[in-house]
Amino acid sequence: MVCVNPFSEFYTGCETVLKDAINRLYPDFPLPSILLDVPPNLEFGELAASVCFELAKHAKNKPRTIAQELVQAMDVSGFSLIDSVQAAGAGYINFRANSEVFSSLTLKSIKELDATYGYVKTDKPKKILLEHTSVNPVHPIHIGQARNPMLGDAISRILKNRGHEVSRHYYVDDVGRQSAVIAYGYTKLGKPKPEGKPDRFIGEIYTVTSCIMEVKRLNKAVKSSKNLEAQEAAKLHRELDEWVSISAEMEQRFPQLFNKLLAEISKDPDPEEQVGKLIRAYEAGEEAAKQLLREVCELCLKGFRETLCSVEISVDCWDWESDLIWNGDVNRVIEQLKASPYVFEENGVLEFDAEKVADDLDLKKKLGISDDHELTPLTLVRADGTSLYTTRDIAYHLWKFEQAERVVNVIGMEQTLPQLQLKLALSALGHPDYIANLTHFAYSLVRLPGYRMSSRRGRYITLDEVMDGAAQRAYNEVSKRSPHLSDEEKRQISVFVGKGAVKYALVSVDPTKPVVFTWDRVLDFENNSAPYIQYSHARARSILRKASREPKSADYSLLTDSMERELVLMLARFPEIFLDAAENLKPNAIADYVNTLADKFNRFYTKLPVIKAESVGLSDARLALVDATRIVFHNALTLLGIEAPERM
RNA sequence: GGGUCCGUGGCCUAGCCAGGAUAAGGCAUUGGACUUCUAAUCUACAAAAGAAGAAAUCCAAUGAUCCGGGGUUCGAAUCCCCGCGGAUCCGCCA
Repeated sequence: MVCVNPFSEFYTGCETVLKDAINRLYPDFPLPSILLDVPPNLEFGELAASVCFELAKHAKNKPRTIAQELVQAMDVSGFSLIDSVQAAGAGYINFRANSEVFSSLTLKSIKELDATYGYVKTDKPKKILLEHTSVNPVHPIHIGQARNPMLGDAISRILKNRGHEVSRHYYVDDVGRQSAVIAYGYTKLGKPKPEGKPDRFIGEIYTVTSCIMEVKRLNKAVKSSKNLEAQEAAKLHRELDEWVSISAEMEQRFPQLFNKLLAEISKDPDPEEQVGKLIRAYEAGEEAAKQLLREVCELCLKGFRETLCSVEISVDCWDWESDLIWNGDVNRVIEQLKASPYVFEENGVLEFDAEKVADDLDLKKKLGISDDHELTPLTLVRADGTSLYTTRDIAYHLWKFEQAERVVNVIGMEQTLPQLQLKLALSALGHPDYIANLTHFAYSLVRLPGYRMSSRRGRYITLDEVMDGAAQRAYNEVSKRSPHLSDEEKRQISVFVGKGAVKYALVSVDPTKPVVFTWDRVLDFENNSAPYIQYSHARARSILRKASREPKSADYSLLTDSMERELVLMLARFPEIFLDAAENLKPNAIADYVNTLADKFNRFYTKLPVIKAESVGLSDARLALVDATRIVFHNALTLLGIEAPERM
């Protein structure tokens, strides 16, 4: 017999028995939705109920007495998975699984389902559009943002294995000042061929160009600041000071690039105007601007593709923001919104009244906002007639919902408000149902100790640097721990170890928690890290290799040691963990689970001999246990995009 | 000023949505499990002590006002209220 979710099988059995007993003894008692929990300790069995404390109030009796009564009234004879039920503590009811039946069901199911074990399929498969990464193409992906692709990729793997059809989208934000600044600097340099990685090259041009322009702008502002108030003038001076010092730093870091750009830009009477012109020309779809801007963005994206490829993350579709302007989508959205009662004009600017929409359609509760919180209006169109980022995002999301039933956006937490305004705008356009189907998967950006990464200031550690560092560090570790391996083998191992370590470090922490980047955090090779889990998997593999036989005469009734029972329980619970991770988008739950599994497995491994067990029946049963563990390691790591190695 | 998120041993994290038994892991610190060597005629064995070395492993010790204060409850890290600290947003930026 094969069971997709062995733990749930056991759970439902216990639940049925318990419900039946309660219904008979206390027919008026309203049952809580969750009756059973995994107790803190295996001594208390595999499942426990604390419902008797509730019942005590209802029945005006001691919880312990009620527990005893209920246990008396229960009939478990029809449930082979349940070994025994006991009243315990002050009034708990503990269910113990029948080792033999439970182990055999779990291990056989895993063996049978193999690479699909745990991936419980949904009965409502959906088309899901997942947007992730979407780093602006103006500098390399830095470690501050690196949580995004890792989380996005894990979510996509999880949802796919849940049975959904997922397409992964990258929103290329090419409209606006940043890309124009690069294009401007790039032209001034004479459109050189990039040396080294192209995104790095673009990042340098961006930082240096914008820095030079900023100093020039502030200089001008200071000169004409005589009739400003003292406070304002002092603020300008402070800003100028900061940018002058950044500029000195840039000159030192990139002397050639800096001096060439400085010389060229200085010839220009009004660089700001040039950049402004470029922005307008690009939005208008003028051929020359189009070619130039796309060329610059493509260069950067080429670098991104390399980076993403190096961590084995791929994207199905690259959506350009500019396309939404050129094909008229953005204008259509503006017209539609204008026709709604939620848009007003103020000083020549078109504003969207988020507050009114929320009130009229009664959406505040639905969005989790308190009634007295007043929402700020959103500017849709500038006085000069150009659109803003969120306006274009509305058009983008209308398009997204033509492609898919559900949309998930992996976007930083700081964009909570625009994401909310977006939902309101979609409702105003007649799609209140999109609110439930649009998920903003928010995460905190990774910070450096003491300050935030800033691309304008050139202050960031790139993901590439971190990956290189990880591979190097992994190589050193491998050499230290396994000096007998050939250099080729060491390199091979250090590649997947390095990648795994970084991915795990970024995915394993609750995404809403702020994380401060330190090399130690990311390059952890001790317990509670991907290498530890990978090693555990390799260890399981190695036992199976040494045994080199099929466990045909396994006697599951012999798996009675608490180590074994805990391990079986862990394995049986994987589908449940997967479901939670998939339904609530919690990739970190998988990371946490697989680490705990490694703990239990290693404890089992050192304590109990597998190949040299006392009897063949026991040895085979343990072998089956090791094999099942190996499969679950593999399946869990796969969800996180981490390789499960044969040996290391 | 207002909104949102976060606050768990010295450090990092899980648990919080759906309240339940002793707050669970990791790092760091301390000790232990392993191997090798060590006095003289040789060989074998055992023990103790000392020294050196190894480990993507395990065991143990140590260590917590679950940010503070109230409240709800038989029971609060978890729910509610009031504070405190940190992050972030409140642009005709993206």
